[in-house]
Amino acid sequence: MKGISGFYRTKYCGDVTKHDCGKEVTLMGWVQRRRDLGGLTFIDLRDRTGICQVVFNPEIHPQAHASTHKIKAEYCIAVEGEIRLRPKDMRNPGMRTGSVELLAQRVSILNEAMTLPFVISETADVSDALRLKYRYLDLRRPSLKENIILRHRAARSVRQYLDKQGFIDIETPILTKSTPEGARDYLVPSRVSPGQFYALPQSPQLFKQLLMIAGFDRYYQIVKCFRDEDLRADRQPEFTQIDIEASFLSQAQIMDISEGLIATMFKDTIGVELPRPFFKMTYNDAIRDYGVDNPDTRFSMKLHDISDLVAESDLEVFSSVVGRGGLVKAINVKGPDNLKRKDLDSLASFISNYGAKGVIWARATEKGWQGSIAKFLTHNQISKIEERLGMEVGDIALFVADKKDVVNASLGALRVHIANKLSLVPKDTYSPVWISEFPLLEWSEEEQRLVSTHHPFTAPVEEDISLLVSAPSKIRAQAYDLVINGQEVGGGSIRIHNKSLQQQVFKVIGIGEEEAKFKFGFLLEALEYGAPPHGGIAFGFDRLVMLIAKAASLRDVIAFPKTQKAFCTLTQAPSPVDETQLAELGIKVIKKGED
RNA sequence: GGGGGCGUAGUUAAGCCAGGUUAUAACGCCGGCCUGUCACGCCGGAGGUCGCGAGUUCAAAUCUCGUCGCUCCCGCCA
Repeated sequence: MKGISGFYRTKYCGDVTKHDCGKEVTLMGWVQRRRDLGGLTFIDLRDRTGICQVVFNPEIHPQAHASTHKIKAEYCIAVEGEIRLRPKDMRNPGMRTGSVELLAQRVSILNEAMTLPFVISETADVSDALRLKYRYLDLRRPSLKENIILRHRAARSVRQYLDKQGFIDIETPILTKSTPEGARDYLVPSRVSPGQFYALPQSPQLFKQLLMIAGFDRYYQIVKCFRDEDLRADRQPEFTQIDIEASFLSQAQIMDISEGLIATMFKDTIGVELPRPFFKMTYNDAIRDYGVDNPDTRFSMKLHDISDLVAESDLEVFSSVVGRGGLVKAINVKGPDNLKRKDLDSLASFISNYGAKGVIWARATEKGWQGSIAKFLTHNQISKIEERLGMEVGDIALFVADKKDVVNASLGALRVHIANKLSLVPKDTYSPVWISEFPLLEWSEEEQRLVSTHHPFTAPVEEDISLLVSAPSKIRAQAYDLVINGQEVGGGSIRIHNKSLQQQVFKVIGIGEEEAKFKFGFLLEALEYGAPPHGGIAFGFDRLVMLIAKAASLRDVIAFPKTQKAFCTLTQAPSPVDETQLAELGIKVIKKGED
């Protein structure tokens, strides 16, 4: 077989060890750095595995040495030579291959490189826009490259585990039907049927249920999903799910298999043993203690409801809120030495994001409470609040009084904000927790109707089914989320496998018989052909990788991510298309301001 | 849809609050010297639509308005 320019790669740069000393090897890679000492020249050669130092000595191999004068950073080269131990004092303990080097005999420049728009370095702080435009260069950076390789290992672990558990990998369509519930769809126009549209799947939800009815029993897929909603650091318009569905299993059994999956993945990729079984918490308890349904349980600082203690107090801001049916809740910040008066004042603007009007603070001192509210509360009230919050001298209590949802959202966010600010969040710990017993339905102010919290195929808790008519908003769902370190990483439910129950649920959320038939007729019909009891779960694969990679953004674990405007800086997508393409599809573009 | 942050040589930043001569530094780049470097060192040099557009002013990187891009958050995301 012919090699590249007469060179045959025999080893990766990062794999060179002292056991290779004396061996002839050929490395191929990129020039990380050239150090020209006039006579001796060193080149750090990098490939996907790591870096190996190559030394060029003009007295031993003059021709190879001469060619280094043309070689610059990020040139792609091949080097043949002998691995040898470095002289004793010249070893670099900070480098994996630092005890050896390649003495170059023969070199070939496989390709030159222009001067790069930025240096390939972990320390160089380059703007995201530039990084994304030259993503293929940024991916040469070891840490980003490692994230992508870690992602591969995570996917491999998932596949191995699910295969062992008897799950079958089945592909589902990408061109599918728009669903009315949930996120905005990405639409794909049909040329064959002008004026008609496919939608890209928000998840393979309906197909995996049909696979259960088909009898596949245990299905999984690592699959792309699409949602046309605004982006966040932990949200991309296209993202990857580990999608799972199984028949004849209870909620507890599905949760158990899921725990095994996640624990195995953490073990296989980063060697972390997650304690099993995972903690479990109901939705109501999560909201009560943490204000949110994705609590970060790595630290405490729980929310405490003190409405009953201040309802009758002289403090108008508290008593009036309780009088109107609102809540007063508080967190206790333990001995916050580095929380200054200025920091406390800045909390108000943080909390205003969540609709709260303000946050009130009080510091416990030897002589009683410090802070504006102290004079409005009796000794008895103060000591009761201190008792409930577990306050000691030096602690600061933060209070928010408002409508229930506002209090929970704002104080819940404040809890995390403060913990980060005061470094109360333990590093290198993973704290998984299941959240269950979500409400099946919730009131949508925007649509003025009840909507599904999860999705409309979620089964109610059995003893709550009778509430469908009398008090639908009180029904608990057989739905569950997995939260790790405050990140929702997965969620699922037991599905309705009975047509009449499904129809009742549609009715309650205002989907009429005609509409249901038009949109989900195939599923309703399928449920009548011996559909087995089934349920499943979907994990946000990108978010899981983000957690194990300790990445700050999803962009750091996706090879080619989009910007916050859902724009692909590399390909410049989305972009306009030819008039002829539009004509074929029967589409006319209305420019902004023309309509 | 709303709120915050950022935008100055190839890159990262300083200068902006308080307008005023040639916009400063580091890294990178180019040239020279250097045989044990590993962020090599030393000497010299080039490099700028201060995101874009308008306005205020004798004078704008600096002040005002608009706009574009990146980013964080709220809404939204079953």
